[in-house]
Amino acid sequence: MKNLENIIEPLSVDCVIFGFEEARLKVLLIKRSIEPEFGTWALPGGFIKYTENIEEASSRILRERTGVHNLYMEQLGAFGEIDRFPERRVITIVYYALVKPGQYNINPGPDASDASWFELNNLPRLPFDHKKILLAALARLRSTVKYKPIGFNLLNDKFPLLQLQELYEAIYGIEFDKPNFRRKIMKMNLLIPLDEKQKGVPHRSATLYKFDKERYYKLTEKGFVFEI
Amino acid sequence: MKNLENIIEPLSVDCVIFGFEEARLKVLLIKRSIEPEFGTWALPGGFIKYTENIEEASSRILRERTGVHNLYMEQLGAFGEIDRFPERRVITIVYYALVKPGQYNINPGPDASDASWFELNNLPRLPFDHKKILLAALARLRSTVKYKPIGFNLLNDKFPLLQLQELYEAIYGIEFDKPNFRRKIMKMNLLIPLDEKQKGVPHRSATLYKFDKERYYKLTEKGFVFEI
DNA sequence: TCAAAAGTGTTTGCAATACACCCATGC
DNA sequence: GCATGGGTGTATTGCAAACACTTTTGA
Repeated sequence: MKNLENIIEPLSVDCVIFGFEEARLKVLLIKRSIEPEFGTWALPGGFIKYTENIEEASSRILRERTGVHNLYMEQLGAFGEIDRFPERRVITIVYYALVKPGQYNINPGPDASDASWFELNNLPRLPFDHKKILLAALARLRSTVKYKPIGFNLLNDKFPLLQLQELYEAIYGIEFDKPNFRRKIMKMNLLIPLDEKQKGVPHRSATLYKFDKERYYKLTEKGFVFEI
Repeated sequence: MKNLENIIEPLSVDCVIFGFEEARLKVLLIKRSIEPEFGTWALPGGFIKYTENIEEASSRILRERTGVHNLYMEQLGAFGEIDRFPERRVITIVYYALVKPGQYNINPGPDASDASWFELNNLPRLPFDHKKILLAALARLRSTVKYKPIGFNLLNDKFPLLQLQELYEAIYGIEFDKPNFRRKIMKMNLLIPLDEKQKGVPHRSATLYKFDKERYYKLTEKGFVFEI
């Protein structure tokens, strides 16, 4: 087993982390602190250890590089063009993750010199095939969010309805009619209205809601299909 | 580079091949001709060479193991539980493929002793995590077929409408109303009626149709969304 | 009292559903 | 002539879209 340490590692993990701030969908990038592409903004990534699952590797790397933990994460797939990485062949397995606004206070780990949110229409140059990966993750997010209630992982636990609407508007890039959106969502019976109201807003304060996970799982078993 | 040959290969590719025969959705399995699990029915798979892309590896393995080539193929994702393969850690990248009835005449390659179609509710015991992989591929097929016209890759180029309906019924496991299904499909304007009719059937022969790829791509650019 | 967002009501038209029905053909 | 699937017609219902409207609150 000693020899294993000499093996040139051909497998990495990269993460596309989405966040929702100021009514915009954003991506978290880190400034690379290792070669190649030292100093470039890139997707957080790293190599898989022989003793961990891919999911574990992905969580670990996210934690080490950005300080974020305990978030929603899903595999996007493997990217393996022969020349995607310079010098040697590295296949990468990509995960995309969703973080809530409060969940992340910029706090890069020791392996990254800096981390920052970027708007999707204002991305820096990305190294390797990271742009392609990022766009694939975005496409996956868009198609998944339509029929699975994963969008709630981008909002705080308590949120007003308009924020949910703005989230979907940001992801799809289109606008919804407020009354109709409201009715559509409420008819699903997946939101629990709280006794709490919005605070500190310069207008009538909205009721806060909470996503009802248990009810969603029960309904799903009965054939219910979430769709926005 | 000589040393590369001594590296214990940690990366494999497996394929889930779907077919549609006798109005049933089926999976193509091969009888393994190598250890471990010699002689067991399993998903066709193999190791990736250092000089090929993952897609290329997948196509090559399919061709070598089953004789099928030039089919619709899409990546499902990577499976990497530490103990999914005995003795050593092998991460596998899985593709699912769709073949047309005429495209495959059972003709296993040199590395497989036998290949055969299996119905989904009558599967043999599968080795490793192949059952889990197969079910994941099935779930992916079901969710993808809903909003992308990939189902046509399971039918001959020319097909009667009822066959298309039976395909969707087999995939979803539900029945559709014939007139309504017909109208829904026809309204999309994606099928070209041919001058040809069904032959050798003991009843009125149906018009054959052909999927209009070009029109689909054009419509897609304009925001059209296929949905069944 | 005004701006801004919360929240309700109502009309309209299209599309999914359900089902009745006639047509063509081989046996 | 009957079984089998091919193919059409139509009433009903529900829901999405569009938009007019009232309510509440902070500045």
